[in-house]
Amino acid sequence: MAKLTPIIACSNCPIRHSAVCAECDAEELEKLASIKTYKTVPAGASLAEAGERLDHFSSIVSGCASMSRTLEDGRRQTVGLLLPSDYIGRPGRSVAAFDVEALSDVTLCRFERGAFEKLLRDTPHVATRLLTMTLDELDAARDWAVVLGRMTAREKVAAFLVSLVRRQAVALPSATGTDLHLPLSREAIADHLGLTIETTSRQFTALRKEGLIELVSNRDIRIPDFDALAIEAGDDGDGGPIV
Amino acid sequence: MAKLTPIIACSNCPIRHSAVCAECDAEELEKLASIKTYKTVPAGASLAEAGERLDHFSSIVSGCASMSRTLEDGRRQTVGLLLPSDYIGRPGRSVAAFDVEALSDVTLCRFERGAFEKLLRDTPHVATRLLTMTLDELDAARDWAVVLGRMTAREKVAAFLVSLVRRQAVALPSATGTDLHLPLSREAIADHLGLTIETTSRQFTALRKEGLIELVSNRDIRIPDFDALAIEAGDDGDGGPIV
DNA sequence: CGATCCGTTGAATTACGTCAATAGACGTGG
DNA sequence: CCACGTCTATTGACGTAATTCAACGGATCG
Repeated sequence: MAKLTPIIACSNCPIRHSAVCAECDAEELEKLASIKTYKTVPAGASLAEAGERLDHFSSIVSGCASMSRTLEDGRRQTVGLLLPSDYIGRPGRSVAAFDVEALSDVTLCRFERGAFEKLLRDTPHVATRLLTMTLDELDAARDWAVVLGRMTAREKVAAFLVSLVRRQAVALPSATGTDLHLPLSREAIADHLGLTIETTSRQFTALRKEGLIELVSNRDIRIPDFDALAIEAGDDGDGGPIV
Repeated sequence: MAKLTPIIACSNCPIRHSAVCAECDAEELEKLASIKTYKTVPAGASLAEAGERLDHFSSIVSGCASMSRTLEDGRRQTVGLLLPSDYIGRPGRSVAAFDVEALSDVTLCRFERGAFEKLLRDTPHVATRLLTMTLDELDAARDWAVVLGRMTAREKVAAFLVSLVRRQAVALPSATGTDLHLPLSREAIADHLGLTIETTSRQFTALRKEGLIELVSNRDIRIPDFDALAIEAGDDGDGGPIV
């Protein structure tokens, strides 16, 4: 669920230490605070459209969004799953390259593009943090290319679940295994994996029948043995993704 | 062919205005020049290995390299094609995330990692240029995810050829069409497209039989009508990749 | 209670992969 | 100069994983 209590001070902010502001000192944070605005949008809302103007640089404070492209004939590919601390928009460009859609209620911390570009010039810690985050995103995008290009449907689904657990602090390892909430519909998962919804569903069923996952509800799964699932994802602990 | 004449001054450098140094003024360039070293490696040489130390940040001055990952069972996916001005390595990390292999003779302009990190701190124009390049790479990687995830074998091959023409200044539009030299073997192309070598070959043959490409030699093709090929790549001029 | 949305399951189809043979390009050596 | 081996690319026959088409089931909501 999205936080409904307004966030006023950066010091309270859930992404204070992981977003683009992570390296800022108190003084720099004040500069950011003076130009930031918050915006909360409901699930399903569009946060950007490929080819359209995008005049803000926004960090996700809470919620989840997908970045995707849709071809003329309707085929869609998600190119990134955006979680808290991830950003939308880029300095130096006023037109979005991809569609961005809120998958849950999303709260954004936004900067007007021109103001953010000035910030980048004047605030070295923002620039260095943005570079680090972008390099990490690039590695992640390349890791995902391996999944899209070379993995089987089964491996894709397993890899998706494993990556979601790794990224989501929300994933709670408990006595009975790891509980994971899926912020995506089956269709959104299929678009992320380059599969059809039917194939995705079949793989969920197959993993369930083999005891690798339990389906608590459509959006909630339990992973009894995380390492076993990671092996299905072709991730045997060494040699795999660094991220 | 790789340039065999040694490059001494940055002012002569073929990537002076497109590499990480592009925004530097004369003074900054001198700082770079004082710590740069050149290295030329033959085709087939390894420039980095996933999981191994990588103590330099290098720009490709001439030649072509591929960045890839190989899974334990031998499946390989290329995640990036590196052309002149592209970089290898990243600040803040001493271990390579991917394999990098020279596809032709390659000349590199290298900086020792620690020295480069200092440069990033002291030379704002290097930092801003690196950020811009990394953001562009990220967009390109996401564009490629659409190709890998949602395109047919035919579209993949067409998209590959189109992207090569767009990136390679070497591609010369002439009276008889556009001439394109392929710096990759069929196998390397297949690894880049997430296909087998056989399927890749069949698509080349199909495009040839339909007159969309001519095979001058295995490594040289002529594209009589570039726009026609771009349509096969699902790129109808609007709505497609921004990059 | 029907309508709608979302996910699952089944059957038929197909695009791509696998296995295998062949052909061309190139170099070496007799 | 031709025989031979190697390497790369092409082509054919066949198998299969994933898609497509279609029906169905379980929620949720008016």
